[in-house]
Amino acid sequence: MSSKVTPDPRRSLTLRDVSEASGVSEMTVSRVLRNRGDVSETTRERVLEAAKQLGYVPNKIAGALASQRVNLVAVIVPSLSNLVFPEVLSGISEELEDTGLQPVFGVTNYLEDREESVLYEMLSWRPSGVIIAGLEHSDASRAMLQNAGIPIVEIMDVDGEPVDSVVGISHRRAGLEMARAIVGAGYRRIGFLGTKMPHDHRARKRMEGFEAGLAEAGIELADREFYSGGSALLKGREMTEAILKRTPDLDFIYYSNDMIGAGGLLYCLDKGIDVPGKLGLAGFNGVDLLDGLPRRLATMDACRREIGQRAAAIIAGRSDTGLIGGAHVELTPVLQLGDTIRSR
Amino acid sequence: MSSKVTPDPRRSLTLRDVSEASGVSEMTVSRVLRNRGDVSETTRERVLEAAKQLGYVPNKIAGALASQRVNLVAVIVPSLSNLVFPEVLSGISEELEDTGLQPVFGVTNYLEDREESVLYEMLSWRPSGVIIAGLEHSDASRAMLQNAGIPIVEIMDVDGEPVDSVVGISHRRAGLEMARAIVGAGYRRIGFLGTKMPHDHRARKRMEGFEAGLAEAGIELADREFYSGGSALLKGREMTEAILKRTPDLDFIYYSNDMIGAGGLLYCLDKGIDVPGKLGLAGFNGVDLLDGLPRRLATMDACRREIGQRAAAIIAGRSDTGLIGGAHVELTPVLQLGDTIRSR
DNA sequence: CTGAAAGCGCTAACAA
DNA sequence: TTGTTAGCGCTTTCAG
Repeated sequence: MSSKVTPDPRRSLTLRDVSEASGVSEMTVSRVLRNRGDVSETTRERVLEAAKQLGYVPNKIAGALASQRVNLVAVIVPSLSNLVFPEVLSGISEELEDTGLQPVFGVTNYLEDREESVLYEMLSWRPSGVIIAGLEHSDASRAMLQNAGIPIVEIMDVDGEPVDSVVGISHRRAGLEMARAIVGAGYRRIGFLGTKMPHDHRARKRMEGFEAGLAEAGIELADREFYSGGSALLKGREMTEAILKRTPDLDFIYYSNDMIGAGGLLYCLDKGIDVPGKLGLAGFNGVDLLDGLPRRLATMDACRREIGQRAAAIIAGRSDTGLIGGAHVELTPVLQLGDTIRSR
Repeated sequence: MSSKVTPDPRRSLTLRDVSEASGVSEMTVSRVLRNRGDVSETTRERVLEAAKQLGYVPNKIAGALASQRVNLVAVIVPSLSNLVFPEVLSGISEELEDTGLQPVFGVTNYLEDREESVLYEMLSWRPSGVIIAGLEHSDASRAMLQNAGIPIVEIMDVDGEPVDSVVGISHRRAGLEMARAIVGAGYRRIGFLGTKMPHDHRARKRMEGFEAGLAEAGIELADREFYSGGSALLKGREMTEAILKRTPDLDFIYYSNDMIGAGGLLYCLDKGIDVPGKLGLAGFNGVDLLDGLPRRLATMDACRREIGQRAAAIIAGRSDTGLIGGAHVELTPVLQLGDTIRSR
């Protein structure tokens, strides 16, 4: 049995352990491990060898406290099951890959309270920046963002007043343009199917823009219906059936997302409804999924991945210079007519 | 102009600032903010008021360093676009909600190198536990996990040797049972359609189990095809077409996931192929999406959410006691025959 | 119930 | 090229 002094077996290794094992000062070990300053090749190798041998993993907590620098970027989104957000996150990850910055994800479930506590929690780790979905936040959240002293990028939406930078699309405009295209194609009895979520501001703005677009042509929404929870595809089917039963003379349905739109499309094909002749359909997002459907649903690309990339690039750029200052990036979603709007 | 001494305007607030603003020692402020020890109601209120007034956000970096405790749980998954993982993450978030622990997510893109660096990065923040997908890791990763001195839970899969705890299903068995069900239903010319990802070990194990199940009846896979990237639904269509063209007498196709299975199903319905009479189909995962399809694809539930919950519960339990010790939880996926396997 | 002192493990700044 | 010193902002511990 060894009689060595073993302080606390579960304590993890420190720079000091590596220092002792390699016979080099802690400071030099630190320099080697961070590739900083000039270190002779011999020492470097000795240190690296010792660190590897011991299985040393640096303690970023101590490092961050000492250097007052944290390589974390807080990313806050409302949901992961929406399919849209994972893509945004991918864009962020990708862009941050070689910047030395690390994204940390938080989810709010579309709840302002959750957003507040997730934000608070994340800010308490003093990240280098925050990327947060949406422009609507509680007063407390806005205050936290404002006082954080780090670059903030609000994403997805540009219809409103950002705290700092913003990258997104105008959902009002997206709804508006879809309405114009639909009216332009000659549809007149138009219904809307969407999510009930009171805090999905973007879906709300799309609907408002959509109604404004219809109003230009003197048209009002003929019917509308909202859902929450469950399989979106199935909901799309069910709601389409319900709304058509209630308002049989509809000649168009605008869905607040592609998933329910796809459900609606499948329903119509099942029932042998003439799409887009008798009934036109459109969704929103431009998700991959649509490529595999029997017919291409009309939609509008939400530029999800690019939004993530641009937002990450802003943070990465700012974190170099320490500068803060609102960048305003509005991307333009492209209308894809697909096969579910007649061409007139 | 004010002549006050303003140290660094961008430096964030410290306990000291709150201490000065409230006229109470830093120590007492700290106690109030952590709800620790006895503090008189008056002091408590004064401190809380001052903290709120200033907009103080505690510095967890310093707190963690001093207390040697970090309320973070590292969660490492291969992908977010798979639909499966967001559900696991939801399960984890939900379970951790009121434990004071916070999940932090990392994504590896099915790359061992990425896994290694993400793991290293996360361990350097000294989390309270690690939840990581899969049992296959590089030697370096295994070593890191082993030496971390914190509870580790490997999830999704139980076919192999865990480092510490494990929560998942047996993918071999899942494949095996699906094979038995298919053979039992009288199918004989069976094909497999899957992902090419060399590092998707679970898909591989399912296929191996599947082949073993067929072998019991003296059957070999009649054909197989692999894909990577792109819209899974579309790939499912294309690959189904391709494999049926190449091997027209197939009477069953087993897909490595529900998405491509759904694509295949839509293809068959389009082409008027008699499902499940002439051709049977089955997928894997039991995703929500299937509920909205014109016909219910046979599948097997992967218990995604529950896996997340159980894994999180293990970490939460361990972090109280500081104990480490392998828990072994094997969940049993349920075969759902749906409408795409004939009942014989 | 409250405060003072001593670090946590690392890095900035300076000295050798 | 390397080492020394002094904290980073908080919590632990112990003393009032």
